[in-house]
Amino acid sequence: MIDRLPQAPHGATDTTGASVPARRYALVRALVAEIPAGRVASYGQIAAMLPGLTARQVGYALSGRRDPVPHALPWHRVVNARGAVSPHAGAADQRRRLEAEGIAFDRRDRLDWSRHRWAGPGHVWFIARGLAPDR
DNA sequence: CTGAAGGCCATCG
DNA sequence: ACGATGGCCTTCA
Repeated sequence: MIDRLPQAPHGATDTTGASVPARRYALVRALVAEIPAGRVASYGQIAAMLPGLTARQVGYALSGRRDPVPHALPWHRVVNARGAVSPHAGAADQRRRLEAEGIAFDRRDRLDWSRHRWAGPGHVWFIARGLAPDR
């Protein structure tokens, strides 16, 4: 069955009316920071919640960064659309962390979206960030 | 299943 | 300060 992306503030713009320019990576991190332990989101899901972002960019946003405080950001709670940990330098660590949070992977290395998918923050989060759900 | 395209910007020297 | 560099996806054929 596979998941559906949560309905996001589709087509959101910031409160000034302009489409959100280049604070995007920061927004990605801020959003990812909201994911609670035991829940996961896909790159595409995160992207769908922010205006003008693509899944790949979300991956970019979570990569180039050098963590002053390692793992201060729960980046490990973002996986690919298949529900699997994408191959990258910290993949093994990522999977280990997810399993430590009670997330299991099947034989095809995929987790169960129906059990762990994060629904996203409430719209208040977006408002607080200067983002407005479509209207 | 394989492959190819799309096309950003924070970080670092 | 500035240019080069790197890098965790998704969808469609």
